[in-house]
Amino acid sequence: MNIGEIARRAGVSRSTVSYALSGKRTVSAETRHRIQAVIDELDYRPNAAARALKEGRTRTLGLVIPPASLRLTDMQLRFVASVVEAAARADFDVLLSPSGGDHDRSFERIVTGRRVDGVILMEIRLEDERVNRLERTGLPFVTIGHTANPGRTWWVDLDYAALVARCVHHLADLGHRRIALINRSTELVAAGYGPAQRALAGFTEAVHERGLTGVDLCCGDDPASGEACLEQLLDRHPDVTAITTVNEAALHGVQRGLDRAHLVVPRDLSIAGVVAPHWAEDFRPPLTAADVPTEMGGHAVDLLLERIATPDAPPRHLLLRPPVSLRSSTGPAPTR
Amino acid sequence: MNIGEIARRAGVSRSTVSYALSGKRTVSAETRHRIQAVIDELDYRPNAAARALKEGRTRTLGLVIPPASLRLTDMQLRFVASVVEAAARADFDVLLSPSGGDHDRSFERIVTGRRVDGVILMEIRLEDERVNRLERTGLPFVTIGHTANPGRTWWVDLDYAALVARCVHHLADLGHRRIALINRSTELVAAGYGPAQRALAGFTEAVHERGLTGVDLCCGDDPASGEACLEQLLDRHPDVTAITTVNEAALHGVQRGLDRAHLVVPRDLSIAGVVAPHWAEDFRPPLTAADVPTEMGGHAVDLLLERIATPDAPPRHLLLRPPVSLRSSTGPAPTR
DNA sequence: TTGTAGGCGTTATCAC
DNA sequence: GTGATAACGCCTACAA
Repeated sequence: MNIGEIARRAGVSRSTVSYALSGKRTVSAETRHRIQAVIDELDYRPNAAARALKEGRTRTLGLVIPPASLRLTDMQLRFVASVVEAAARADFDVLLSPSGGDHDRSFERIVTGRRVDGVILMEIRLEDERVNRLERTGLPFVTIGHTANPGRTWWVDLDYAALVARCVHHLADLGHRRIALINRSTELVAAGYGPAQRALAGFTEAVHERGLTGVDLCCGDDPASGEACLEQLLDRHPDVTAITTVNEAALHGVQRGLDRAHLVVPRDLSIAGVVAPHWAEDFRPPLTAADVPTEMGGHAVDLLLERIATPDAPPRHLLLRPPVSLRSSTGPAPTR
Repeated sequence: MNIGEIARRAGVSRSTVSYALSGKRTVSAETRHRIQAVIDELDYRPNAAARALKEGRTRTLGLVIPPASLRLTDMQLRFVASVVEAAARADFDVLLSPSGGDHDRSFERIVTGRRVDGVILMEIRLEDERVNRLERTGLPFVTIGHTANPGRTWWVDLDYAALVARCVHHLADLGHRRIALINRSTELVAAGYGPAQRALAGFTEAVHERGLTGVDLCCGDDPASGEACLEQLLDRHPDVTAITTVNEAALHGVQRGLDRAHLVVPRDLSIAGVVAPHWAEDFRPPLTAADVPTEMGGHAVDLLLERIATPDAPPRHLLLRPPVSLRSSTGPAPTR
């Protein structure tokens, strides 16, 4: 089924059908209706490939996700869902590419085969070869997280430094003097993974500013690591009275560790984190946390569409700093 | 950058470049190398839209996911990741469409605009309009889960009935006489959602076969519902000594409920489920469970590629029945 | 208000 | 072993 067939059956030329569809020139009401009737009858829709070839754009966005072999965190997956949803609202489709490093076949196909009008890149490293690759091709892209020199590129990110700092200040205000940070994994920190590094930076600075004692721990993205991490903390730093964390995935393990140590939150220990609302609400007691917004994917899509529309516009960034929602996991420091 | 430009620079015709790339006719080693040199230099890759237009296929698969507004379960998200990964291995890209009902713009675009060579449909209802829609268009598709008349379509599914039955038998063998099923939500059961209905059917039959007393409960896909559900169970049916569940997402809540009631698993209560390995291993104690395989997405992709390659082949199905992994959450029924 | 025709970048048929 | 050329289905300048 193609436009020529519609034209034939409606007794008009192909261009008339095309114009009736696009509205880019006036078509008499009568012809328009006749054409529409045929279209409805045959359930015709223009061939996307032909249109893309002619127009030079695909109405498709590429979303580069970490390879599934590294099990995606809940936060990453929610992000994917929100991107797809936001794109659909703008009548864009989303093409997924699971590629970690560069030189990935699927990444190359998407980037250089003109399969997409723009790309969203997740899980950015401070030095990221894929960013260079995209800059060279000239394909519009937006990153989630930013690289070492963030001025040149378009990105949306969470201000982990500020958010962790806020948690620290909140805990300090409650009288806590010894605070621990449960960060992401050692490997991520070593690999130059921005969120982990900035969380640490914000923690260190706030702790220093308030004259507190800080302990920072790396922790894998899973409950078992969380439990181990908490045990280690209680063992080596028993005088810590508050914890701040950016590691959602470890949270259940942390909770288990607390239960096993018979610690009552917030009586014995306060916790504040940077965490998605549903994780915070699933914690017992509900976790005081900077609520990671669900609409980050939507912001990324908005930025990307804007960049596609105005390729020469100066780079725009979005550094999100959601407020800390006070729940029940933080309280006055225990007086010993 | 297009094939003509490559041809010009290599001093050959466009067809020669095309054949050098595809290998569909012999090209002398010398010309081949000359062409390859130019391609490497300019980092040329064929335009996907042009190729799709000419070949009539896109090397892209569509994956229809539930709209993000209904928060995707961990199992669904893992499934998406595995599909993308498997498709990438076969050099196929994946286009995502978040569409619940029919008449969805994004669904229509994908199905009828020839944007994809085939579709994978998740979250099938026993009566599913999207399946009818796809059958009418003739686009190859594979469903995860099956409809009321499964003979006609291609699908891969988990044999929930058999798996739940196995759990029941295992518990019966351990001496349990009163067993509860924690199923998915009331809404899903009411909507004719296959897994929930078959889990119930398998449960009911096995319970009957062994002459047991069965209690079946619906439970929302989240920890809070799990906790509420367990409380209700303990309250109304205090004589139940074993639970079987297909509701991963409620598991943490169930655990919390058990803790609050000071019940020790498996001493006071045994639990066996149909659950992904990482959920089972995160439970305390580790959960005896039929391990939902991670490669379901891969199977779906294999089936779909096969169907695309041989459109007239008779329907194939895959009803997976992974073994129950014995962990530590099941034990002899308590003697009172 | 409508029709004609050329071209987007590829692949494949035909000819040499 | 290689080159010219005709499609694939759409959009849009140009012509009427």
